[in-house]
Amino acid sequence: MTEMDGQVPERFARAREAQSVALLEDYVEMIGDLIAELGEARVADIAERMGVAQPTATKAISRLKREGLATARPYRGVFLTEEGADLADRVRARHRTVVELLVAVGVPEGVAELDAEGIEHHVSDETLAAFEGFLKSR
Amino acid sequence: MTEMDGQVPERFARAREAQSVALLEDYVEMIGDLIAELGEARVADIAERMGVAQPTATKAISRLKREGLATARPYRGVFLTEEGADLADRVRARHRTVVELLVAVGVPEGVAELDAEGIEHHVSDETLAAFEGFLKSR
DNA sequence: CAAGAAATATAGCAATGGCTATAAATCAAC
DNA sequence: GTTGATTTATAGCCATTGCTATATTTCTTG
Ligand SMILES: [Mn+2]
Ligand SMILES: [Mn+2]
Ligand SMILES: [Mn+2]
Ligand SMILES: [Mn+2]
Repeated sequence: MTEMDGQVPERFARAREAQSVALLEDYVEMIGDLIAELGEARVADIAERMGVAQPTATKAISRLKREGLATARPYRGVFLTEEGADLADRVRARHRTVVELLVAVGVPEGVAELDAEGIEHHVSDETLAAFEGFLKSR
Repeated sequence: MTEMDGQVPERFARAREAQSVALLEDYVEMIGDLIAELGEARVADIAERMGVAQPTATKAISRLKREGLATARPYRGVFLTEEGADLADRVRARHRTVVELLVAVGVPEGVAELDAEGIEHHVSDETLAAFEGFLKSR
């Protein structure tokens, strides 16, 4: 038991908080991808790409709306707010950086893609900056 | 839309699965720490270190018991099964490797400690092996 | 060994994120 | 423009993980 043990609970709390935001980040990034690829994001496509049932996607979209990240008209597609689109861009860039960092330290491409989907949500701005610095300085 | 888009849902599913195991891993590692430090793991200490209310810890311990990772006699301490102790050891080693890897690529020590708490649960065996290889070959 | 204090368990609530079944709306095809 | 197919919304279920309030058990102290 060292003298900085009081920091441990905050560390766990931070990880829990990141976890609660992770789902929002993945949906927003993915909805942005759909709009870029198909011109629109339909509930069915969101559910399929997310690997969940359609009502599960609908419920998640409700949360995105409530948090000001998306809008949706019933029976029409889903759209990102400016805040949602900004978040999507940051999340997408971070995702790519995490994959690149993993590959750079020797993780096989496919494995890097898999692990990055979870890892990305726990990479802070400072860590992201360090990753970018490392990638540049090789 | 590339031709491997069908892999995306499985990627998200994997991240969800890792998330559901994360809490078990953190509790088991932490209970192992308490036993090593104090000779026993009391519910109050588990709750305090986890940063949650005492009934929340009790409920988590119920899940550990149900999954065969821990045992507990009412009003007495919590103990790890052999399986639980093995998991704790693996999780602790992985945690340390993740912190070392982060520091090795330039993440400040304190930030590495914080981010590792969440990242660790999404680091697969292959990625862990790559991290170890990278750390050795510097 | 009897209180009172401390620790633990239990009850019950809320939010989240899954699911299936089904109602309602939209779209397509005739 | 009806009708049948498709898509979306809604209802209602369950498990998980938080919480507070309170009952119960154990520990400590006089
Ligand atoms: Mn992700
Ligand atoms: Mn991602
Ligand atoms: Mn952790
Ligand atoms: Mn850990």
